[in-house]
Amino acid sequence: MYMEPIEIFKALSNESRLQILHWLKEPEQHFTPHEGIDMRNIGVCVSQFTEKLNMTQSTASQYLSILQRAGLIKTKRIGKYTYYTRDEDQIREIGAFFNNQI
Amino acid sequence: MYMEPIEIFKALSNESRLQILHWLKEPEQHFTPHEGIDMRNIGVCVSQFTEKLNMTQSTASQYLSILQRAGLIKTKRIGKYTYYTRDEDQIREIGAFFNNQI
DNA sequence: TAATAATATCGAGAATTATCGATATGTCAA
DNA sequence: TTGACATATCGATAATTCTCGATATTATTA
Repeated sequence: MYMEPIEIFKALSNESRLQILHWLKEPEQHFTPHEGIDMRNIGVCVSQFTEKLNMTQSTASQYLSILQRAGLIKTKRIGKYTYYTRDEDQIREIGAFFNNQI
Repeated sequence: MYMEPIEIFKALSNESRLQILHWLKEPEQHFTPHEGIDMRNIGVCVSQFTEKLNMTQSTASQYLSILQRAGLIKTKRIGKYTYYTRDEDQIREIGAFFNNQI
């Protein structure tokens, strides 16, 4: 499994991005779901993050990209929405990597 | 235990600093000990890192500072030398923090 | 006490990151 | 096909980080 520790740590070195990961642990506590979307499985879309982050859509999108490239979140496009969820497998791997390698 | 996740992740977002942490896992494999110094317990001094990093003394000293402020390493001054070791307790805590909070 | 060695700190320029507004791209619905 | 959204990307500026050389500080020793 590919893993770029520095890219991962950089992705985690930002309050807003940590916030995103945190919100995604219990999305129903922080967001109102789209009709018929199970946020646990499908995720949360960019505009929902944009609103909650209180930053521009551009920034939200870029932060999500950074988290995704680092392997921390996964993306699924449905219609005009792009949903993001945590990649729990990968996050577990990173935890293991930290415990073994750092 | 007091912990500043962002500061920690920033400290880890640099190849040389990860290298330092790695070398300190098995210091005797990477450094020649000073007389009477048990590197496992006492540590490795700034000039030893400087040489191995192939960077200036200034940079090495600052990197060690960053790691220390993040809580990843501990310092002990003996005479004119400053020795650094991993703070294994704290590193374990950070691993646990990652697994529980991220 | 002076000279020397090890380390820490300061100030600066280059490189990277944060964040924005503007615009391009993709998708649905009329 | 056009209009309206949702998202992604581009270009720019401000802020932060990297890294250095120079210098200050601390400790040892002649």
